[in-house]
Amino acid sequence: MQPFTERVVAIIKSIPAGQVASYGQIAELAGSRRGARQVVRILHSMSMKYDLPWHRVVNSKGEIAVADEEARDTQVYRLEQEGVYVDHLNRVDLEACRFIPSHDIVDPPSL
DNA sequence: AAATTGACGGGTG
DNA sequence: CCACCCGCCAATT
Repeated sequence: MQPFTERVVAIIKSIPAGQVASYGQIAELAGSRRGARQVVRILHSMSMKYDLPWHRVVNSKGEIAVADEEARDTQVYRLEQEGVYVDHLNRVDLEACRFIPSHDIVDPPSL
């Protein structure tokens, strides 16, 4: 497995229940700012087999973007189970639920 | 080796 | 807020 893929998998696994990340955010955290589509590819091909919380990944608008209708329903259901509100257009509130990686601190507190 | 695929994203009007 | 366009990137065809 390619290092990028491994990082993506690790990052997705690190998203806590109740939080969501966008494809682009994951790509960026994995070191490829323009790699959103690779993240898509990776999920597309390995989400089921690798026991990933793929349902915590949405697009940059907060929309559930899964093509397959059944999988989409599953995603909505799982998010709601975790307390993430999904509106009637299958959108989550990214402002409220966005995944915030706990360690890598970008701007240290300015005391 | 070129074209296609894929659950994308940001800029613009 | 919405629609549209174009750049993005690698596995697969």
